[in-house]
Amino acid sequence: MKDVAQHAGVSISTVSYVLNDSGPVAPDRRARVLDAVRVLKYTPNESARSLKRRSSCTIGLVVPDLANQFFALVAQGVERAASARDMLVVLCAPEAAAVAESVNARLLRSQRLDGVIYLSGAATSPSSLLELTRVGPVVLVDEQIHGFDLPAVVADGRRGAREIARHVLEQGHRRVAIIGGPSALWTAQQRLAGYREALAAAGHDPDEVPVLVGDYHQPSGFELAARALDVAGPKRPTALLCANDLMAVGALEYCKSVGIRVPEEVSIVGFDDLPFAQLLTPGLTTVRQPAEDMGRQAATLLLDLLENKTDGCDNGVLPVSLQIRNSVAPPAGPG
Amino acid sequence: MKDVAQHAGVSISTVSYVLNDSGPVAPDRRARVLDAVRVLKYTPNESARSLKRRSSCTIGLVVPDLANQFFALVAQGVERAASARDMLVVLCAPEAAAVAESVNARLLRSQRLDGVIYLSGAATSPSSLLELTRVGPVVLVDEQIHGFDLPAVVADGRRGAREIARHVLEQGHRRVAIIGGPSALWTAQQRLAGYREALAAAGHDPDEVPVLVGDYHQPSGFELAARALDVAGPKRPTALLCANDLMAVGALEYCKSVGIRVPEEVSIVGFDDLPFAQLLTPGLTTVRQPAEDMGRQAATLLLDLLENKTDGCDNGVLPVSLQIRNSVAPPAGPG
DNA sequence: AGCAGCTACGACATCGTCTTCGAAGGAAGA
DNA sequence: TCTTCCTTCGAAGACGATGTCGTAGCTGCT
Repeated sequence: MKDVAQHAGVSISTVSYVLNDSGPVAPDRRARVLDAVRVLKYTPNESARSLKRRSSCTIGLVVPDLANQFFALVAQGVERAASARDMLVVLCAPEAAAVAESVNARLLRSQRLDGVIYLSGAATSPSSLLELTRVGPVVLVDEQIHGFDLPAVVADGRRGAREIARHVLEQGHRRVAIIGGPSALWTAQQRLAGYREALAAAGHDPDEVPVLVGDYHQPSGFELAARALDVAGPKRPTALLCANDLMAVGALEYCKSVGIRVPEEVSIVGFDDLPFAQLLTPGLTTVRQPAEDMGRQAATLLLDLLENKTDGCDNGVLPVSLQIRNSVAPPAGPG
Repeated sequence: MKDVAQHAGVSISTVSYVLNDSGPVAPDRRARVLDAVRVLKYTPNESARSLKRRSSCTIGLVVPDLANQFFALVAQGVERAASARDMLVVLCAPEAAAVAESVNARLLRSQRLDGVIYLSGAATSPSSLLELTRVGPVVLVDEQIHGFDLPAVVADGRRGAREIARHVLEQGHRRVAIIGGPSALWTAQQRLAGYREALAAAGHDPDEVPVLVGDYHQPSGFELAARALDVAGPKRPTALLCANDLMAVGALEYCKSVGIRVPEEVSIVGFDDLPFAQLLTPGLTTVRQPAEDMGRQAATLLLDLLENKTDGCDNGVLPVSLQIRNSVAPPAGPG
């Protein structure tokens, strides 16, 4: 700013030089400038900077629902990684998914956002997402679009699902039901595939296992559990494979509400390992996803992308781990 | 942009006129301009706009810990209210509280942020916060600085604490212990005051009730519960008043780990009513704070402040409500 | 017909920073 | 001593949009 330049007795460009190390400047002058900056409490105007630099040092974080702790943790990871590299994170919570992408596209085009990290929620339309990826750098979290190799950080949901299903089957369950996520979501597809693999490996016919499609929210877990367990007698499932913890909780609540004992009468497992999963009674057996790490990695990937340090196509897959607690037990004797 | 102007055959300022309704323009020209905008997919550069307008249409949200669901919910409310008024929200998660305020002050000064919403966490220093309020509009959430009448939205924590303590005392408990929050925090002070009022009203001498100071996190609830319950025999407290749900969960875990039954042997209450409180076994009796509403109101207040619609000093206090569940019971018979 | 009043529009300066380019000053070599 | 080169700075012009101000053109009145 010119005030600083005046106060230090140098020209405006000299000030710019010392602030960005973009030109040689004699030590004494540099000191004078820095002094002036301190005295005047000068802070460069970032709007002007963005205008010139064509970058706002800001990334967008699209998160469907902060009330879901998984997303909150990812957000935390993103924020940490971003702020470590002097980037700002703006929250975008799409009301209707349809408008969200166009809004974000506008933000991207208007240079308020340098890039976007996208956590896909219930209603994600692949086409608008693809559209978004064309206007600027986007990294997906736990999502992938069939046929396109977009930058993304994903966890090994398929393996997690396979392992937890195997764990359940190893207890001897023969009649299981699946409470899946929205079928449009990649994670839901992966987990379903994992369940089926384990089922097949254990000698079941996967096509005979009922799959109820939920929306990853708690009430739908409640309702679908009701539906799945509504059959009386020997055909009632003895285990419920829920595609995330929220729905598992809903299922647990349903069982509690109608007096079905878990795990004695029905085993229930979830997915995500939200912090409260181990606080439940019984403790929820589930698959841990490294939520905060995923956020951190997504941010790192996006930032590298912005600096052209990578092409973003070396997608590693983050490991998940089975958390065995008390919501699974062998099925009751023949009955 | 000049391309649009050329394409529409009008001057640059005419384009600006139609985009902001800032001047009269003939219908046919307006149409031509809008057409050109559509054809060229023109999006105004927000950096330039901010530069000229001296406002970035962005507010900061300082949140200590997104993993705490209370904060996540507030954040969600803030985001909703902000985006409804076309404002962006940037996440700021201070690592060390000391640097956070200075960083935010810088952001505020550099016009990247028009204002900030501040959720105070464990380590908030009043002086640096005051400093922050001097550089730009700040609204506090569940926080207040003694002696200053800053814009804030707060819940009636004192009343909530009083009511829940009364509820516990009405069950007949005579020996209670308090697991409080960080004493520097306004909420912790308020809740403590509420507890004491109820204690006094019930004929206790508040000064004889042990107060253990925690940090609002789960492990500290665990440790302090251990400390509080370590006395054997008749002097052991029969009720624990925890200043938030996280610490209450810690206390619950401790009891479970050493085989103390809740609520038969010890009653435990929390504060906040996080979503999982009712999922616990036993269900946690606690005080509900309208987290998302608080966020929404804070954002609304800040935005009104920015538009000079209010001076921000008509602080309403949001109501809280007692949620009675199963973690409280009359104390066991004399023993 | 001429003038006042009004509308619609364009030229231009401005916001605060970055950056290119050219010039001035000093040092070194002939 | 003069030339040459290098270092260090300052002047000036973007970046993209906003808004003031002045002007051209039209209406309607005397």
